[in-house]
Amino acid sequence: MPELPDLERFRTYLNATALHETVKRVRVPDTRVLENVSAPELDRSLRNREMETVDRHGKFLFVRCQDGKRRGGIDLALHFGMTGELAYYKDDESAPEHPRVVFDLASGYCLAYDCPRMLGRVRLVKDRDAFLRAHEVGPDAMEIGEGAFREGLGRYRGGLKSFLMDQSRQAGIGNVYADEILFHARLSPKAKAMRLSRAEARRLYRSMRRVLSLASERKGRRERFPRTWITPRRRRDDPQCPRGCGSVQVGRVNGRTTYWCPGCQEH
DNA sequence: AGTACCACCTGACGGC
DNA sequence: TGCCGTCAGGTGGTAC
Repeated sequence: MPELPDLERFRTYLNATALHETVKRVRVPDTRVLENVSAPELDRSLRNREMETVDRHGKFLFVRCQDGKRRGGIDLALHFGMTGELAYYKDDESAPEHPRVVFDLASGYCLAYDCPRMLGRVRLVKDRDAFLRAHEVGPDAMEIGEGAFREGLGRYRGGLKSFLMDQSRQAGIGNVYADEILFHARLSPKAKAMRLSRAEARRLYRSMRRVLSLASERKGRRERFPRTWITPRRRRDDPQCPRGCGSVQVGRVNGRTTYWCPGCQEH
């Protein structure tokens, strides 16, 4: 489930592979992932452009595509839904299984946007900030300051889990990392955001930063997460709290599968 | 301003 | 074997 740390992995990956390469052609094996552009338009817009820079904001990846002869660049905006990823390869036999958009590069390599469950989206964006505003995407979760974070919390009438996952407050946190952050902060997913003390709000902010940055370092690979984390307990029968206080609860909070330890996550 | 619920999607998995 | 239901999950729409 691509969340901020996974998006960081994709950013690093693209940086190390297709960056500075020129698009020769864009193929779209499945047009359903295209949002505001047709397949021919996408091809026409990106052909002969160089993938110049790649940035992440929340769960979006923006690839700046530039053409020396044409004025102005354009951003390719990738969202990975729940199962998307990138693949860079030369031979067709190493192609991924569900390529939905494939960028053929001048070097002979391909960059594929692979998205088995089709929940991701590919778009062209002229003005990144306007796009983020239009889609109500707030500051990136690794960029937002403690003050702004606490202010958002104080005004939010719902529970902590839905607050953390609300992309308009801070962008990048999904279902899995929301649980991990709350576990670290020792706060219940159902606790009311507005009711947190200053110290609790600070704890939540620090947990968010610690979890997201360590997870990004570990490339979002769950098998590399510390054993003290709750994420590796997901999808196990009878998951136990890493702090040794007994069974982890599995239930639904705001309609999402939620793992938490009632023993150490108060409220 | 939240929440609840559905739709979009497909692969994996359990039950029969 | 193979069919069916259910689940996973991010986003976005609608009703309340």
